[in-house]
Amino acid sequence: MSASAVTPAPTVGRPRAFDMEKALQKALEVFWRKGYEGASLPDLCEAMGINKPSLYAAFGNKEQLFLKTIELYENRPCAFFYPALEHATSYEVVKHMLCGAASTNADPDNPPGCVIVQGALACSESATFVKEALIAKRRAGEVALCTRLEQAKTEGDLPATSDPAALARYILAVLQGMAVQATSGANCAELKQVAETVLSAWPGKRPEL
Amino acid sequence: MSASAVTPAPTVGRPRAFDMEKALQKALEVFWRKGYEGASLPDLCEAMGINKPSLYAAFGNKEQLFLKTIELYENRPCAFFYPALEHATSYEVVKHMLCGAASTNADPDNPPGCVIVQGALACSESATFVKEALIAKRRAGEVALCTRLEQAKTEGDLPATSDPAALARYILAVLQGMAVQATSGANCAELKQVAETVLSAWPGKRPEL
DNA sequence: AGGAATATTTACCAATCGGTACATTAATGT
DNA sequence: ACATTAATGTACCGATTGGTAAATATTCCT
Repeated sequence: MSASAVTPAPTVGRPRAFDMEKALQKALEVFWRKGYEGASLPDLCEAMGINKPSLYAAFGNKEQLFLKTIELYENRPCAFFYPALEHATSYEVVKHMLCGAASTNADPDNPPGCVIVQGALACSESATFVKEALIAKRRAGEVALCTRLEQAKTEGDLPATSDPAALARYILAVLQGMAVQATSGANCAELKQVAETVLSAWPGKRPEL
Repeated sequence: MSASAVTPAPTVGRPRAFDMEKALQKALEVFWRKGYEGASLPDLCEAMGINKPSLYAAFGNKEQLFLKTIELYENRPCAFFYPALEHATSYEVVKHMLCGAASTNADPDNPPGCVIVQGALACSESATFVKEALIAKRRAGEVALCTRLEQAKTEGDLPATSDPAALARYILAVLQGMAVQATSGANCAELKQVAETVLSAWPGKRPEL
């Protein structure tokens, strides 16, 4: 049922000469830096250390490769997002999201920004499917945070007058704006200042000191 | 000295059969929707109602055409930004920026989002110059707002403990995030909720009622 | 009327795009 | 040993990319 079991590791035939996970990691870096359309197949092949037929045999085509890299992105560099929802208070939830984004978007070991934001923001018609897939990912994050903030409102963590949907949209806007800031050269400390600005005005309860 | 006087309207020879301003407007729409790299020359020519040699004769090349459209964008759809700095209080400055962005980013008569954000966020090396130009535009807006907020701090509008640079970066992040939200389908009312969330926690003085 | 100057149209250019056919290589199963 | 299966490298495909040469059309100036 897991996604990596789609190709059940054949027991016969010439074995694959490269590590699919490592190749996917390299492909992610290229897509992250150049976007879906800006990343050419030669770009990808060079970074992955394979040639086109191997790429197509292993990953299908460019579109499927991209979607696979997004899966990897969500499980690795962007792994902070959904676990952040588990914290006890809305303040802590939002704090972990904002600080996680600051670290990830401006990590010197990775391309700047967020591939889910900049992977296919404005593109030609041929990338419509990928663009919509990324929109769905962003929306899913917003919906998940909204649900968590509704819970916080029910628990009295957030005031009864608060609007969880509006707050979730606001936080997602800040997260996405931080990604843009990172691609413009903002470093981690600068992004953390943005996070702190948001947190200092957060309407939810603060954790006891 | 004005930019439109670079080509001083020749008095001799066959007159241009199209309106450069209208053509630029159409080109802006294409770049806005598809980004710099996603917009092909046939896309642009079809929208502008001219063919390639006319485009090149009138505007130079794709890159120069793009930069011209950005100039138009700053003078028309995005004309709210710099005038917003003139308002009396930081609250009103920020309010006009956020509300102007909400209206412009989600205007049904225009493509969603902001071309300065999504025109060349992640792209191939061949678009590096355009990408850097847009980064410079975004930074210029941030610097201008920062300067205005420093003035507000001096005037006692913002508290002495506030950090104008951090606040400016925060507001720009929200503006850029609103652009991403608009490309994801958010409407004007939803973006105005984001604006209101920011304003309700703004540390500067409120205008007297 | 006849240049001179500029715009438009058509047709084309090399380079690159995503994608693949085919022959070869390297493993397993019998 | 030999057939089977799968991955690799090379060399190619048609379509599209940004950009242009050359011929034609339309204006002003003399």
